[in-house]
Amino acid sequence: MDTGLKWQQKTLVNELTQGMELAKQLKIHLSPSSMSQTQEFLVHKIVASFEKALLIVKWSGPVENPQPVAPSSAPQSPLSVNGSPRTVSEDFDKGCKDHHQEHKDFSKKRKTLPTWTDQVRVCSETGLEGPHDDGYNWRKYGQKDILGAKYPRSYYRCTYRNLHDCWATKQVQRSDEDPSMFEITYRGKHTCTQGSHSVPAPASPEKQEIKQNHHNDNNHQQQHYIENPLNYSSMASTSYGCMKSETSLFPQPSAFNKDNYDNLLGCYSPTFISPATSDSNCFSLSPCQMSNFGGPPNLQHSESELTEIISAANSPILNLEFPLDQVDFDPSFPFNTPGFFS
DNA sequence: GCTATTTGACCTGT
DNA sequence: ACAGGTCAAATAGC
Repeated sequence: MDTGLKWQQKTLVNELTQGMELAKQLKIHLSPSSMSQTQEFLVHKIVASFEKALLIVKWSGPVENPQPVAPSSAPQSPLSVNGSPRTVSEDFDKGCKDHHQEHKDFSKKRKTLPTWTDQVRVCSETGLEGPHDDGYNWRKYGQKDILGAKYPRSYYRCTYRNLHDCWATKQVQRSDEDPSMFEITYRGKHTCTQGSHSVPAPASPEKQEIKQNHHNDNNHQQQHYIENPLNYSSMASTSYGCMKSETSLFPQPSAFNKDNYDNLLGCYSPTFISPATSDSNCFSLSPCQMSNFGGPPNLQHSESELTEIISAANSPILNLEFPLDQVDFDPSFPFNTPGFFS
């Protein structure tokens, strides 16, 4: 791509980021107690606008913006995902390792699996705990040092792979430049529904994070996830702020706590817990809510490859970026309604 | 004892 | 040949 354009884009991103940061600082400096809800909301909206702009820039940015993987890697559309071939082959493979043909077939499918990849860049603030869960239960099955990457990549698969023939997997890669950021690549869509419902289950692979973060309020969110399984990619590509971070960053949670957000935005519950790698314990990932933002699933799906940068740490309201865009606040929304911000 | 994680080995694609 | 992805035995935690 044109380096000049790249540079411009970078500059623009920098400027936007700076503006966003300044807005955040302003918010911080404004005494939360003295800030009216309206004022606070406005500040949030300013930040959200910056973040949206950032996203737009990045989206439009041709920079390694990957071609829709869905089409490329899965010509038959991601929606046609079916883990069955692999299920069969893998099980078979387990039992008959010497069946090279079968194994080969299976392996081929690893690459050509009708799956699609979503890359979500999430961020966790070093000090903050990521209370987030993408709504599914993941089980780590591998870790690998990646060439050129400072941090190893962790591989997760759906806990219910065998139980429910769910072949969704995800990879978690810590960012080299910003160790507080994680890039999560989703592969395949969940065919299980239990996963989300069972999040509270003690056996959840995220339990560690849950324990650490003492957060597990993402149940309803998970439901959205489930309700829109086909939008998994879009969900995965959705960026959210860490709700935990948000709430913890908000000095006045009473005014803008998670519930309020949920109410405000309809139904987003952006919290996510991503199974962390051994060295990455918390990051927020909020891949799921996108489908709830009102955008056509397919449209979002096509965007599934977009990599989004989420500065959860710095963007307490990141979850608004899309909501704002697609849902947007109703100007007439009674924010001042007593009790709304309880 | 069960389940999840770790980690070295193995397999596949490039 | 190399790098990435997955498997599976060993290990750890509950």
